[in-house]
Amino acid sequence: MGTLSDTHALQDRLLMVAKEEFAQQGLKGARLQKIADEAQVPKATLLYHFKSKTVLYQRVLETILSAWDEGFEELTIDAEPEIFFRRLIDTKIASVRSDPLASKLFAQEIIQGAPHLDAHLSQQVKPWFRRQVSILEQWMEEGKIRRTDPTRLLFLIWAATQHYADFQAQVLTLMNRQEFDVELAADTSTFLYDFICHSLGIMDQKH
Amino acid sequence: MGTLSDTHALQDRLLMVAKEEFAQQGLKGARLQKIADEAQVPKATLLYHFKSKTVLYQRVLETILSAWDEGFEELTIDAEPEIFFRRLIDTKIASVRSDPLASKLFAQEIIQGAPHLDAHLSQQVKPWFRRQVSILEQWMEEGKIRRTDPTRLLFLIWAATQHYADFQAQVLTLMNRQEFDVELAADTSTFLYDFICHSLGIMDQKH
DNA sequence: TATTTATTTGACCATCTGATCAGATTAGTA
DNA sequence: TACTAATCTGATCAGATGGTCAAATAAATA
Repeated sequence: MGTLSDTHALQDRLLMVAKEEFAQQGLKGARLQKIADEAQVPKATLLYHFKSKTVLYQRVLETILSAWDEGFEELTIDAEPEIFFRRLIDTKIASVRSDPLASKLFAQEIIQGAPHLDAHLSQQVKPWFRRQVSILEQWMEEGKIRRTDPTRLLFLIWAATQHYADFQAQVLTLMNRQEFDVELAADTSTFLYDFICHSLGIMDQKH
Repeated sequence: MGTLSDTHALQDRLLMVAKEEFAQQGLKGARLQKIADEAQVPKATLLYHFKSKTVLYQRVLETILSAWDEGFEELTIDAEPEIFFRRLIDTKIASVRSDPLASKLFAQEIIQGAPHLDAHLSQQVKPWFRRQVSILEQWMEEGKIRRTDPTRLLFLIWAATQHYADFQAQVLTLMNRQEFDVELAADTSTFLYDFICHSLGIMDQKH
């Protein structure tokens, strides 16, 4: 025990537990002791692997962001609008459902002014966003989808999907549900896809 | 000085300053000292008017919620779909723009599981929500709007508007803007209205 | 004015929390 | 095996923070 690979396994476990605590309590509200307890490790051990609370938080954030970058990178490929929207929405909903804690953590970071991810926003998200916008603009030029503001359209998709993770407590209460299960996710995905297709005048809707 | 009305004026000022601090830092991250400093009052005075940090937080929350209840109550009135959506969206966008801190504070509360507003969610929000749902269902029955899931439709409107307050940092970065000004708000409102009308098959769109 | 009540405030405290460190234990290496 | 480097951990600390309290001041009341 204690080999290099075990060390990484431990750090990964610590990162996972930390993500949970940070997502539920926020950066300032999170307690190192609680993270350590949850991971069944002394607090000093936690601080041996991550120099400080801030470093731990940033590492958690990096892990989340790189996973997202990976998942959304390939969406840029040229396809017809209906394929594109279906993929975008499905990917986003799947991401939100499989890791709602990541969404919550990210949301709190942005709400508080994104002090720890200025760089990522302007260097990763912004270029990706611009690419999607120009694709949409081209489709509008070609008459494939109705003319509208592509920026706000992307915001709408982002917001509508993210909502199910961040506002889970409210959503479940209002829907009289206990959890965000697979069926709920599929229906939500389809609803949003239909809604957008209708609005943009995309007719060929196969589910 | 120090009369009854002045006491209320002071408490109101404290509540405003506290709202700002809570919105930016979260409940746990907020510092009483900072709130007191900002309000130019000793910390002990703050704690004289509000017994504890939790009480202060709950009072701030109550203030926000009662203002919202007031603003959205009258939207139930029967009108044609296009009027209803226009009003709902305008009201929501105006609320989000005039007090983004309130939205941010509320969002963080929900993200963290809404521990302080279970009661409000089920007693105030839920009934309001059900009323809106049944209005939408009736319109679908009458063929005034396209058939779709009314619950998710309301979520979409809520999410798309709320987004501009909560994710202000990200939205402004991606739009190359400095602030969420009146023009931006008006355009956003119109975009969302048009988008929904197109999707629901509401044709008479006057701006 | 005399007296009671409400408000203000500096000093203080108990507790919590992130962080440090030295010593022990284990793993890797010559 | 002998030695070095990495990992682990209990004990401990310094600073911050929510909250208390008693004394002072101002306001209301009789």
